[in-house]
Amino acid sequence: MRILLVEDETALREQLARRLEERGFPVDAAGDGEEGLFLGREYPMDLAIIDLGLPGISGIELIRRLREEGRSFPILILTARDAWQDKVEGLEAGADDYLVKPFHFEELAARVNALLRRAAGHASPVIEGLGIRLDTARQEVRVDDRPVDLTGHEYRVLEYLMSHAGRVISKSELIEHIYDQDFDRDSNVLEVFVGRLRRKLDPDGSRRPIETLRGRGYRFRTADA
Amino acid sequence: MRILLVEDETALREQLARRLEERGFPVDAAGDGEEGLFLGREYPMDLAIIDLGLPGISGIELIRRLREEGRSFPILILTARDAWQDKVEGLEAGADDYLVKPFHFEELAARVNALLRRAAGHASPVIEGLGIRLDTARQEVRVDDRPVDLTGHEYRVLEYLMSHAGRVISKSELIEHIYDQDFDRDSNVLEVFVGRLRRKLDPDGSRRPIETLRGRGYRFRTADA
DNA sequence: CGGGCCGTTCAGCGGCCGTTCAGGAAACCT
DNA sequence: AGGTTTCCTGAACGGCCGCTGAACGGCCCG
Repeated sequence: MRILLVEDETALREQLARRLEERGFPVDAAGDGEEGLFLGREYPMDLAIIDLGLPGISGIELIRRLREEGRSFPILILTARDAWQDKVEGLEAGADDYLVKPFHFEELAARVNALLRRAAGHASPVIEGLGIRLDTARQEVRVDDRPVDLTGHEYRVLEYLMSHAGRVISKSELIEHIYDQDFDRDSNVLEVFVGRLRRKLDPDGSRRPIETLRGRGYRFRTADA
Repeated sequence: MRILLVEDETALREQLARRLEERGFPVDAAGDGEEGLFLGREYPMDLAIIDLGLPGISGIELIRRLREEGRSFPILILTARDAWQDKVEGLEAGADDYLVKPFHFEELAARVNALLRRAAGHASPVIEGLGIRLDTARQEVRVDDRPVDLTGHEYRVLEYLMSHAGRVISKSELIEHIYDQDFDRDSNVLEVFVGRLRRKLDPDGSRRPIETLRGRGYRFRTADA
């Protein structure tokens, strides 16, 4: 669930990035509109957080261009309180929600989660399938009602696969949504994580929740398949 | 359980702050509405105490703005005896309770506790889990019915964790609710307190009430897990 | 004025987690 | 069938996060 963050105040930007990463989101941060546009074009984001008061390309303009180019990830805008009227223009340009600065991080986190959930087409924060239950709010996974603990990356891989259950996800897609910016292309980390996940989720190998489609990617099985 | 206090009479403000801090609440105090608004926006409060008779932005206006911006912590208003009718307007603006001046500190403390308890979603002042019983009214902790004494900060860490049992609490969130104003980012105080808590609550290490989620935070275990 | 408690800092260490690598198995291509 | 590509898996490693013991200093108490 990769996030694009465009905010010109360095301190705020770094703090937000840090705390979002703490919550397990890969973050690509930009200090101005140009860089934001570049990152938003270049990489597959799942959500963007954009400050409207940017130097150079304005936040509004940035949103407009991203939308024009067909990027459809949810956008959350930040506005200074003395310019909160801008939010209207922002929403018209294609943003999905807004937050007035300053705000508490918890508030932002809540909205980010809500937007991501909505975008994934889920009403509830719980995704379930094949006896595996993933609670995105509590970041907890249960198999047949018994808690299973996963490391950060294991969790993220599973979350992405389950929230697109039934679809074939290529390795590159998975990697791009789980890591930010530069990442060693030819590495088999993903295969290692999938392997460990399989063992944790299905120790006796009877359920096969994650199937391999050779040369194409992975797929989380749906019940009917 | 961080508290925002907005009161223009210096003497009263300082006395209240002192006594609240004595009870273990981190307090951020403001002498007027502007400062109150700033603090309420900038930091994650768990409750606010607001005098309605303020210079500058009125108390009513302050409440209204905080609520408009989505802050949902409980608000307790203070009114002078000769203006007690204002309480109606205050409650309409989004306050949760009121107190007519002058009042006894004990009275205020009781209401603060009740409001905090209600906000946490607990009917009783006692939170219990895994054989650990925390009485927020008496600020007392028992393990298997044997009293355990905790220092102030140990208690506060435990209270925050237990009142959000089952949720992963990041270190930064915990720190922000336990200390007022700014606090040295890179410090491991929390880890020290958690360590001491663990030893006091679970000397033989069999119960593991507080679990660590590496890179994410801490979580007070729920019984079913 | 002295003693103890409590909050804080620091350094060292242990273990987990992410990553890489190599060997082998499985599937696809002639 | 053989060769090639793709993927799986066990093992090993190194960095970093978090835990811990010790020491310090401030504050409140006697």
